[in-house]
Amino acid sequence: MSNTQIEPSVDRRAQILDAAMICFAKRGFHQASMHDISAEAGISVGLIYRYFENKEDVISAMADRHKKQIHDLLERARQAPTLLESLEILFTAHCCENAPQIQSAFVVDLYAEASRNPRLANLVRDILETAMQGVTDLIARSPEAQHAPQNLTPRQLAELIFAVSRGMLMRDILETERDPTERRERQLRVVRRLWRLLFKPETEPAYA
Amino acid sequence: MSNTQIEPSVDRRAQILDAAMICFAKRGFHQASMHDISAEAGISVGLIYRYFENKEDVISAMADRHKKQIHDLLERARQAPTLLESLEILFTAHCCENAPQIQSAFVVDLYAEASRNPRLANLVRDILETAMQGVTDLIARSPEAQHAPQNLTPRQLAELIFAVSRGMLMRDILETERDPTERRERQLRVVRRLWRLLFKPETEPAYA
DNA sequence: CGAAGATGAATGAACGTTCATTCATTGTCA
DNA sequence: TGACAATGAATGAACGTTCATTCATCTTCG
Repeated sequence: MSNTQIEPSVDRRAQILDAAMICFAKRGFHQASMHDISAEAGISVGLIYRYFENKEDVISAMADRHKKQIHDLLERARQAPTLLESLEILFTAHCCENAPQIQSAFVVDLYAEASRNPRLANLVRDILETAMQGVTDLIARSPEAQHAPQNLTPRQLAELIFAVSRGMLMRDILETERDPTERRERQLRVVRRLWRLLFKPETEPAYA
Repeated sequence: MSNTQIEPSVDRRAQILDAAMICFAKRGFHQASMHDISAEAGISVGLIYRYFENKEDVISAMADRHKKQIHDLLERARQAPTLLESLEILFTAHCCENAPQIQSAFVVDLYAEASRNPRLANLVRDILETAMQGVTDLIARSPEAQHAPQNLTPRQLAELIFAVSRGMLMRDILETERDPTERRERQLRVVRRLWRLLFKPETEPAYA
């Protein structure tokens, strides 16, 4: 029963961050209390302060971890055989990764917080820039992208793709949709539509 | 100096909401205190409670007001002579309306809050649906939209446009850009690019 | 006068943070 | 080996602060 015996030194930081993620998604950064987090993690309040300086430190540690997750995601996207598949990976990550639909709420909270916290804003900007550059390269290398319409540069295409991705993420928040797979499907429909629009050389069927 | 003398019966509710908007954008819904708001409005704390039941009531009154503003915006967009101009109006509203760049932060906060408050989520969904329907109609009526690529329906086009719009709004938050007009320019470049992509019948110049 | 508008000190709950204390584990040494 | 010392992870009550909300009081004005 006790995981202390099985795992001699649980990764407390990760445990706390997992709990914090749940609490933050459920109540928001500033409404979730340290007591909520400690209860969710099944530890005492004081212990959190052994691993984190204060609440803000917990928040930025979560942002750091998010950065690493995005990095991994980008790596996975890079290894997909086609650009479309890369985009599918990037677009659907937040609705089926470890967490269910918690991610979306967290990311929007992160941006909201970034609008007031310059340190966090820098971090988020940094994450975004890395990811954007990654996708830009992905596009530049892709054979599919050679006939992009309107002479859009890879960078411009990436910007557009990210804008849509963020926009869909916000939309996701409003959906109290039952199934996670349903979210995923909706998300996929949008990526594919966008991909066709950006990279498929105008294959309009005959009628109208 | 005092506007109480100039205006015999100030619209207190509006005055409080204006102050709240500034405070919420500056500190967020839950970090902005009622004292902050009263100070910003130049009135006492207690007076707020004469016009609003509680803090949550202030927040949802702001959402209601936002709904009306979106309504007006849509009306203005409807009266533009071309679809492109309508879209330009819709895309740039949040960076040059009454408030400077406060709007973006407020809207992202609103979504973040909606992810936890079902009442607010319904309101935001409702606003979005109305606006979306308005733009869908705008597109359906527009002659420019007749040669949309990939047989996208007006609704699908509107969804895409709104996704990009929301995405740009989030991006706006990360920009500590100096000039409001600069924001506006960047925003306009994106709308136009999107418009060309969605509605301009592939006018690729000769080379490449 | 009296009703409505407006004030801000008072209240109590909730919060982030601290720290004296506990106690299972590990190390030491005869 | 077994008794004892040392460690530091973990606890949770307590502290000082902040906050939303209330209300007794004062002002304004017809």
